Amino acid sequence: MSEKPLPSPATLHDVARLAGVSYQTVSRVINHSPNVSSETLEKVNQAIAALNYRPNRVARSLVTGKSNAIHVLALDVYHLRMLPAMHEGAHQNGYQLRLTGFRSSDDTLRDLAACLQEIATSRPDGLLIVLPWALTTEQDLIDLVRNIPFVVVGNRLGYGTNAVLIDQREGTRMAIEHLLSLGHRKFALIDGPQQYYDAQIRSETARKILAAQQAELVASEQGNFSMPSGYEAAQRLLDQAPAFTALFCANDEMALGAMRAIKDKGLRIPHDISVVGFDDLSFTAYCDPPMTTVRQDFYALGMHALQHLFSLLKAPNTAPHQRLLYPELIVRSSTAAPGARSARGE
Amino acid sequence: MSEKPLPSPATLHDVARLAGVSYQTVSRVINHSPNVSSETLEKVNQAIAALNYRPNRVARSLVTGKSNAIHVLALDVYHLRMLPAMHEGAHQNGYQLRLTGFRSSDDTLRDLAACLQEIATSRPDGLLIVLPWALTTEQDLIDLVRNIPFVVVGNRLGYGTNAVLIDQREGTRMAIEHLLSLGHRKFALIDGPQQYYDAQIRSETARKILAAQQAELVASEQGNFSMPSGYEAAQRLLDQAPAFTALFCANDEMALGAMRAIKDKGLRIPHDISVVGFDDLSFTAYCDPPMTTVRQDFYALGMHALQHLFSLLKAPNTAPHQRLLYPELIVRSSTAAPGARSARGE
DNA sequence: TCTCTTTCAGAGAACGTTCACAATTATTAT
DNA sequence: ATAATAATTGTGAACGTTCTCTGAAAGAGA
Repeated sequence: MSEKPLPSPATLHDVARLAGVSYQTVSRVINHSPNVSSETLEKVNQAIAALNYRPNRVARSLVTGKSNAIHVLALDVYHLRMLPAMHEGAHQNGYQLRLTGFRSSDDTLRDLAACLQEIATSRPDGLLIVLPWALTTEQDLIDLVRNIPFVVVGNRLGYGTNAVLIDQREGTRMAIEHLLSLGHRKFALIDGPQQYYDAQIRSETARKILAAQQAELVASEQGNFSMPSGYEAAQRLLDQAPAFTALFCANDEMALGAMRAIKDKGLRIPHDISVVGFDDLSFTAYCDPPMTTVRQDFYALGMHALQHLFSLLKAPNTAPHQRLLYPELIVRSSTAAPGARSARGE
Repeated sequence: MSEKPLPSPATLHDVARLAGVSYQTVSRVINHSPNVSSETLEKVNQAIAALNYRPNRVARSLVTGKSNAIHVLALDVYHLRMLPAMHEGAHQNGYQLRLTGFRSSDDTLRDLAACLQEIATSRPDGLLIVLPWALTTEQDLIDLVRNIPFVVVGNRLGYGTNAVLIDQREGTRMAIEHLLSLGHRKFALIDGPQQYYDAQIRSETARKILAAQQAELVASEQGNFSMPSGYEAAQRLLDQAPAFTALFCANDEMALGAMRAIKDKGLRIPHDISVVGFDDLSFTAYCDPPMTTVRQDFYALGMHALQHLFSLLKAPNTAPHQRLLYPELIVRSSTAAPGARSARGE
């Protein structure tokens, strides 16, 4: 109330002067050192309260070499669905969260190096790397990130890096086998951009299973994970090869776009074509018809990434390992046996 | 190639030693001071390259008092749609982005104070506050954030704070007048949670306009901005008062939920009920029917927030002001004249 | 040649903390 | 009472920069 707006925040020395002790004693108090008498503790705490003192983290960082910050390097800041979990986990453990979106020009590796160097200048304690990219190699990353513990999220580069990911193969298998078990034999795919690790595995696995089960892959198109691209891909598919009954899309956005295209062509879902997406975004439960899709638990993914990173911080020399989470098939009304009546009641 | 992995990064002194100059000269080089001979410049740059030296930002911060970081304090990290713009803007100007999600227990104001103090310990250069909340007052915030320039995003607290926002009144007006102009006279509303600034204004404005135009507000329900809540709200609305032809929802998620509920009841959109959402999320163009909604340009909002903050950093004593952006009505197929045939071709 | 400027380089302090000691005081055992 | 020990407090240095000076060298004008 009566405090004047201080021109600059109070320091350890200000508190020490007011409490009549040395700055070191104040340092002990804020670091909860056991060896401080209850009497001085009281005095110092009063002085801290009176001056509204808070330790300056950057000064502390300089001497300890720790910043109490986790840096997230992500390819796409907008679609960073594990951000809430990462934020939650970091703050629960007293860490701050910093964020950099990676932008590449022509030379990806050089840009990545520059980006990581830039990040390193502010000395984060750990790094979460969300580059769902098939391009970078394990050795590149290990070379670039020399001194900072890091965990790769949603990408498997090799067995020498710590990583957390959701089993894409398994998710794809569940989706395709669901369609096969309904009796579908004629498939179409809308693939995602093949630079992406996830997209690549989904495409690859789907093809492998279809071949193994002697089901027919009538046609495939590639989109860029967006709804418009899914719409257009489905249009091309329907124009060129209308003979399929099952459509597997590499993500929910493209699946929604595809559903729109199918309906615009006057075809019914799932009567004429069954559609499966990937991710279980919230709209999938409410679109028309509600979409069968593969749920990825991004919250768990983010949380595990942080747990993994923290265990690395505590024991830096543990052998690198990977944590694999499993997706879940969510069956809704966009899939049915080929030619079945619209299954609103299913 | 032949470099050994250094245990700790090179410092100014390492570079100085290698180049045979004083550390101060190296400092001058990295700060592009004009007074350094081209000869020493060359030497120093070579040493920098050889050691792969990068200045330590935390040491620099300590002495300059600047951290080159912008901190974003947001109520909801997950729904932070202006994050990409903020990230983009910050990095373009050489700033790092830090992120804190605000979590409140019982005493909001105390929690906010603690949160801001915590943020202040790492000395960000500027603060972006995204608390779309009707609870906090201008004076609270000014008291709490003493030394850090800040811009409030998506909330108008008073004329003494710098803020950037999208005109919610105008957006609501466009939506309601659109429905009125189609001939609707019987309205229902699904309001958002009234602690939210946006939700409050949307509710208030809609009621005001309906009253002014002598249209009938048949019923209203409140949701929490989620799809399930929109679904349930619409169910209640339909059970208790089925006599409305126009439904205005405080956001797209609830509108999508409501559309599902309406269709589940066997009613047609827009033939029986026209639905309008708010935000123009990407799925609105692809759901069934494509949704009429009010577009908010979150990218522009985020960018303006940063521009505003930067102008504050450059000229700290400029008088506080607000920047107001305007939304846009996107008419799709979920609205039509009451009783009109389904307007797929519209 | 001598002074006066200008250009360049270096020395010392400072930023606000923590760390490794040393110094003091209180407590206990003999 | 007295040494031995434990508990508490204080001092000086360090972290890696930038800032403010001061000093040296080089160039220009007399």
